[in-house]
Amino acid sequence: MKPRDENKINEIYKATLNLVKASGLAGITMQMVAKEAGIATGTLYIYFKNKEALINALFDVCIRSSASTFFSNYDPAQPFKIGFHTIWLNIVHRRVTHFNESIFIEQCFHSPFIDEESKVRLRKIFEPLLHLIERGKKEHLIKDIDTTWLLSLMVGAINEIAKRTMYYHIKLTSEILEANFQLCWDGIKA
Amino acid sequence: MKPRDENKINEIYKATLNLVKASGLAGITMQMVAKEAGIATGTLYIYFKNKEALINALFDVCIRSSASTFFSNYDPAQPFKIGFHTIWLNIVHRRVTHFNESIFIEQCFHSPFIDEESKVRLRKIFEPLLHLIERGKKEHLIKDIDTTWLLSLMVGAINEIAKRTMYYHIKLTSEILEANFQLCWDGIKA
Amino acid sequence: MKPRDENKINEIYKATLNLVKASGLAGITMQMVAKEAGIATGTLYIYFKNKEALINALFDVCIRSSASTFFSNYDPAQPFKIGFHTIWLNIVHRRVTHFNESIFIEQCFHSPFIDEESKVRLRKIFEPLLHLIERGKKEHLIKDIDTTWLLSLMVGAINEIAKRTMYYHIKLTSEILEANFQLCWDGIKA
Amino acid sequence: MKPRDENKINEIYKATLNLVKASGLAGITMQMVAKEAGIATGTLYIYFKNKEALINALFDVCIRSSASTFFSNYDPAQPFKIGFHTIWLNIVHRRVTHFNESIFIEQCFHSPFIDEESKVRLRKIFEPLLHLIERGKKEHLIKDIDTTWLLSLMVGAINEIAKRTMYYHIKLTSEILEANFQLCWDGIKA
DNA sequence: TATGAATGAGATTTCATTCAT
DNA sequence: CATGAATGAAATCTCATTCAT
Repeated sequence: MKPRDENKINEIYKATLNLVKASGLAGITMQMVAKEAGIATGTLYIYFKNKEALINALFDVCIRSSASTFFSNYDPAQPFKIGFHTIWLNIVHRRVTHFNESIFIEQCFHSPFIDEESKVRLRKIFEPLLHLIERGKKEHLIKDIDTTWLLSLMVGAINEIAKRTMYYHIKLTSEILEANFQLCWDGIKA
Repeated sequence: MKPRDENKINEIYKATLNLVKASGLAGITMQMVAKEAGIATGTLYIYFKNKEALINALFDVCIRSSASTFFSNYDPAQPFKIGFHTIWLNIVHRRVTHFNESIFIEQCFHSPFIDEESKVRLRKIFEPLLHLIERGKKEHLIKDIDTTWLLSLMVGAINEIAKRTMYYHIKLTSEILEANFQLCWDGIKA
Repeated sequence: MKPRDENKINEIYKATLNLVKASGLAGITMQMVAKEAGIATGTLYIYFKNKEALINALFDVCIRSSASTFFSNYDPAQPFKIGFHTIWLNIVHRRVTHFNESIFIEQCFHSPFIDEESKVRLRKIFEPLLHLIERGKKEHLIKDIDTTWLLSLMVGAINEIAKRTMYYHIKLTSEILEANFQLCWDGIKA
Repeated sequence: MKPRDENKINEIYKATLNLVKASGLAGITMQMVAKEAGIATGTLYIYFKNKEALINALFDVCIRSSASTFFSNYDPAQPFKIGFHTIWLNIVHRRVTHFNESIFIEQCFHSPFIDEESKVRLRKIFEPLLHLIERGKKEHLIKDIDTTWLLSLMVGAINEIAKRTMYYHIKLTSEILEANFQLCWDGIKA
């Protein structure tokens, strides 16, 4: 008996992300995914019931692993700005090193595959950041406006930074990173 | 192959945008577009050579009409901040009132339909803004860092503002708008 | 506009019946049906949502048209034996002239396509015959045993007569028919 | 390619018959058969070259074991009616206790799996009954019409009796059996 | 020009069969 | 022998495009 290769699932995920980056959700077929993953088309269906299941499972994995990196090294006990800086850097780093994933999530958000529930789950992963921002407001370190707009500035800018970094093949030095963080910080600080 | 009935073409565009918002580029078929536009499938092909041509033409139209609104009421002769504020507001307004269009452009960017040339054209529409920002840097009004990052903050935040506004059905009052502008301005100002 | 060809549905039905007779429900594919009907595979799906829908619709049609012929020229006002003879002949005639149909119904009965409801509907078409037999029992013309067994003899024998007629290419003369009716009649008569 | 484990082969046969009864020849897959038989898919191919071989082998087994039961306790030396009654009962009994088998044979008869030769073999198993009926005709005990029609009445009715018994979950008492035999006998007797 | 039925290539999915363990 | 994952050919089904009306 050949044991069910758990690693194969990762190959499939990787293949899907690559292909979606290259030509969007609209541009992938199960054959392409299989070929890119180095397996037969039928094998795909051993691991995923159908295309929708594959996309959904991958979406879930992306959310989960994103979430875990966003808050790595983040300690709520630290001063606000330290924590905020850590998370800011983590998200930028994730977006850039997993650019595929970012594109995939963005594409999924307007697709026939992802249900409302998954979208809600995506929003939930930012909750610790939300709490941190609330704290920052309480400590009068950042502006007292609705958190959603503070997040808009932060997350929106990060997404755009990642895109430009990737599209224009920019090397993100720590100077650039810090300059960008400064932009964000100056925007939100009280 | 592209006759007069300009009105019908607009119906087709509108239908496409609606459907792409609802289920993404991956989720639309020519039949769906025709039905949504209230015409027969065959009629679609009187106005557009094929699906790719429709998507590309619409992409072009979106870019063009976006561009025209982005800089309406903008007068390069005015003081920097006035001009910047005008454009900022214009873009936010466009993104929110033409949310469909934003989603469509975003989806197209990673799709098998849009060629490199069109992507370049999309970037070009921001050129007047680019020049303005360069001017702002010269006038020492805004930070002296690479323009791309200043744009990241502005454009990224605006995109996110629009999404949150639409997803959470927020009514954008002028207070909210000004607060958001302030965030952006504080971020980029020298 | 090309109007939806109602006749095409009949071609599809005919093709399906022919193929099922030749190689059973297990032996048909949608491609085969399309080819036999002289249309493209995709066209099949204009008229029927999927394979199951085609089989079910055809099953229904078979039941309905069978039922209508079984009782043609049957007048409940006539003497029992006349009526019984009419129906007997009608069923034999139908089974032989529409042998495809008989095979199809038989195959469908044990298939993944037909639901319980349709099976019940099939049984219902014999109801007028059931009533006639009840009457025969009341008139003491036929044996007073459960109607189901009287029907078994009649219907079972007819099915077998049709099969043998078709398999052995027998020409059913009126002598043969009457001899067979006599067998049945002698069996059930009081 | 057909080793000893006779017991496993029987499990496979049993599984196939059960599944065919439940959803017809059109509804079974090798995976389903394996699962139902409690073995792995690959194991199926140790015992049978392929699907066709399995179906054919089972068809053969069904024919053989049917044949052996049809004439058990039948002694050609006995009076005609005794012999006929014995065989009639045997067939009814077999059809009811091995209903799966009956369905399977019926389904196979119109399928891409069974060749003409096997069909002939199926017909051959009734030969002793055929001879008995010829004898009955010579002894002027039954009607002098073509044997095929006398068989039609007998076999057709039996098939139908079995179906109704199984579909309606009827308990076949000896009264019911004898009543049914009487129907058949009255039909064919001279 | 407008229609929508028809087409058939191609996408999704299934499944008989093979094969590595 | 036994397993069940892997395969890929073939089945089901979809959809961009054409065409008869």
